[in-house]
Amino acid sequence: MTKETAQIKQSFTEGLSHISHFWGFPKGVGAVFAVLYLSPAPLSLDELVTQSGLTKGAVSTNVRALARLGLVRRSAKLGDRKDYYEAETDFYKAIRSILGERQNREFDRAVRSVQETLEKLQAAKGSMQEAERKFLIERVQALQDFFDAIDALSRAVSKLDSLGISTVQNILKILK
Amino acid sequence: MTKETAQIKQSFTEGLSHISHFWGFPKGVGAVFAVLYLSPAPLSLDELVTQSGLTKGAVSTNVRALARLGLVRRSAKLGDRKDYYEAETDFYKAIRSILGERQNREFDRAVRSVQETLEKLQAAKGSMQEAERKFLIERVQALQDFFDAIDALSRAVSKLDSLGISTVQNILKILK
DNA sequence: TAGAACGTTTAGTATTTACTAAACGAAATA
DNA sequence: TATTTCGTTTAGTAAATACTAAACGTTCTA
Repeated sequence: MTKETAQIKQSFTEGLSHISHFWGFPKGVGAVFAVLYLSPAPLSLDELVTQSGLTKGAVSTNVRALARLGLVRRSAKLGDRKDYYEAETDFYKAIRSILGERQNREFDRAVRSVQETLEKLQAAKGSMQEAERKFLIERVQALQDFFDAIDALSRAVSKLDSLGISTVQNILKILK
Repeated sequence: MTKETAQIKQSFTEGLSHISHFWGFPKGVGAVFAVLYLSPAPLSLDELVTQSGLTKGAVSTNVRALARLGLVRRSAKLGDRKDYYEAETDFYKAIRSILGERQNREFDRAVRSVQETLEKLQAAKGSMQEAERKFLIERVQALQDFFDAIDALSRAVSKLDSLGISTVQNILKILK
């Protein structure tokens, strides 16, 4: 690998680290993905360590996060017990996977807390001023509705894909 | 305000703080928004300080962030030079504003770094192995295309709104 | 079955982030 | 023009986060 190639890869990696951080993931996640994305062949953990500049522990953590997000696939070489990883190149597939992942974890729990607030308000009949209660219920309900819509949208996007058509491009076609 | 009301507001605020943090914003941003969202009337900075439990400096910072994101509107009372703030209750409007904001700042810069990588690769004819160069160009170009599609989608969503119809609900109707 | 080759986990640390407290500057009022 | 009333900015700090280095458990090999 020439010096110039290395330099180009380096700056690309920094760019993706930055994007990763911007979207709320660790920078290392972006760095590891960048290395994999610019590799024609699957890489082992040790190769990732070398090329990313991170330590084994960090790479292990980050690459597992990427796999969970669907941005990276594990693969194996016959007669080699090392794990190999390669980048997912279908981004539409990846983004759906990310949405799904985000949806099902923290987000869901947080949304539930709004739901709980609503229930508490419903139950508070009598123990607070009726006008205020009505106002609060209205507002919290509106937020709840919004979250539900986001959720439905997310599901719809996933569904669209199962038809085998590229999601984003299709929405665009419709909106044109 | 009864003790129970305060308690309900409190737990709602904690929920939104959590959501805020989950989406990569400071928790204080969620807390301040929650207080405003549950208030029937616009609140001054000092009232926000009292009700959110944060200090003036923190509220000042967070409420300004919210205003930039379009989640909060500044308003004024006649004969009162205090700033007042109220929550945006049209979430579809707000989410578009957020998308726009995110698009135009860091994200844009990060995307530009991918663009630069591509240009460097184009210019590297001769100074690196041709097969490798071709592979790298292909991959980086694919990423670039993906970002462009995201950008186009975001623009399309904004455009849809300018027709005066509720964005998300419409996409859903189409996808059904 | 001893040793080597892996990936994961843990304890400690550095960095980043968002806060508080207080100083500050601008604008209104007296 | 002195004083009060605001919102913002700054310097310092506390908390959260993501890293390194090293220990560890497991699986394969000799």
